[in-house]
Amino acid sequence: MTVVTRFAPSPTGYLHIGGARTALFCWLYARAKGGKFLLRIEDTDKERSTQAAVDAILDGLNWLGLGGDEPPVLQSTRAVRHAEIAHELVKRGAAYHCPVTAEELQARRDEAEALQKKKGTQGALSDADATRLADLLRPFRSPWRDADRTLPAGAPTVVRLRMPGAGNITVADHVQGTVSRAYADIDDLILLRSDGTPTYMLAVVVDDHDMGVTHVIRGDDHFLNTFRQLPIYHGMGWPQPDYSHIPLIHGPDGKKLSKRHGATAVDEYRDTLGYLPEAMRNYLLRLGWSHGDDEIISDQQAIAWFDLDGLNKAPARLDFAKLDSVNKHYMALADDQRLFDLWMQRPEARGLSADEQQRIRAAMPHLKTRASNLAQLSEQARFLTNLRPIELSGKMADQLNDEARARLAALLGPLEDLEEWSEPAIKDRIASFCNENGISLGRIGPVLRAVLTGGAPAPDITLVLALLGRNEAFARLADHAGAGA
RNA sequence: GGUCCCUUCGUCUAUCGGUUAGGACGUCAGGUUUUCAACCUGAAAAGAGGGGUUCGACUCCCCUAGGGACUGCCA
Repeated sequence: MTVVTRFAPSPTGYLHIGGARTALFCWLYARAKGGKFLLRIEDTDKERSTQAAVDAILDGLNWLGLGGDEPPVLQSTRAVRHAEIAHELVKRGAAYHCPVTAEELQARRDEAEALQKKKGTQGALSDADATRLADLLRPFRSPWRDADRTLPAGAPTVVRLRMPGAGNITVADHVQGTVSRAYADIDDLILLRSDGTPTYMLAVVVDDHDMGVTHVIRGDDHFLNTFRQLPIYHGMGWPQPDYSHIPLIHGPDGKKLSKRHGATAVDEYRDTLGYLPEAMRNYLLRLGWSHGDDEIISDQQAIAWFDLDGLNKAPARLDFAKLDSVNKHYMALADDQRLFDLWMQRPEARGLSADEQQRIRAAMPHLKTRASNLAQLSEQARFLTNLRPIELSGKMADQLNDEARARLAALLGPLEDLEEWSEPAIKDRIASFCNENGISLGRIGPVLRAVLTGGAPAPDITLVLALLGRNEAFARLADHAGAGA
């Protein structure tokens, strides 16, 4: 049997980091089993679905390298098929028409809420109220589920699934284990709305079946939905897929991940924070899954090692510090030109001169090992772009006394004589300068650093000189050397 | 409220009845030293609580506490 997995987001927002992880697991499992990974856009809610969201989600997936093996299926295009199945289920007795209106249902919920509130303020409810509340809170059973009732003529109806009256239903989930629920605890969910459009519960099942999905890997928030969807498979006599419900991602405080925790949308990780897709894959994979003590796991290894049974059940918290460290690893490995191109797309790169860009491009081998992400790379590159005259903050200015200025002036000559402006040559020249003057590098290094960088993060001082280039380096030195003495 | 799930260092996790409970990130200390969010070395740091079962429990069972999911003519 060929494994077929799918990722099925609803296009009501951007690709969520949790969704990205789900997609990664689906993708990995398909790859691991030599199967197919499909995409489906669940846009049955026309009110909330937007094309912008579809584009953003696909864009995010592609960035992560998690594109589908076939063009995405738009769920909205399949409404006729969904309705066909709903009616077939009615014909088979697994579903029924129900004329109870949305307003009546809402009234029930309102009443329940009011009683709950009453209980909260009063402490206890009268017997009658308590009984009423218990009834309202029970899974919905329409009076029309019994076959002998005739529908009121002309009234609009929804199609509801007829949950079996007794017994249990069991799901053998790869992650959650084998779990049973009583049918009595599951409502007669709506399959077809009164306007004839399908609901999510129906659409997923029909589409998964029609797309040949063998393994449903989705967020834990759908686990209980499985018990509601399985009876549809049973009603149609379809083989049910293999389920894996993966735990959700929580914020650093252990609460459900939300905007207040920082980035939730994948494009923020790419554009604002500046992470690499391979690092995201590695980090996300390790969130809830492990392979012994391995931390850095390549795609190839991941595909070879990944297994649904190794997934943890508990929700994992997002840890940006760890993501940084994983990303740092991949940055150091990344191609210089690629990093430069990525960095050039950032807002900090805008408006830089060709000289500055060239300097940064040339410095990339040194910059990339010092940054955890592209945003930090900008910080590390700042010393290359600072426009003269460099302002010296308090601590830096303290370095620059008369003696230091004089020494800088004295160093200017020997540096000027250099035929080749390279790091080894500069290092050599400064060393001999120190020698001749009987001072240690410690006497001149901090001063050089101050006037060359203004205190911005920067690598080895001779490397700084080399990376700045002869002209810029001299200009910065001359700004402070001797003058004012 | 009901149903279901979860609980090992601060965080991600290893352990699948017998270990000095391991690793990584972070933290702290020291080192290198010309700055640093760079690098090197080292340290501190965990089985939620209470009952069982067992020769022996982080591992199996029960209870409690805490956390989460679902409970829509949303997905």
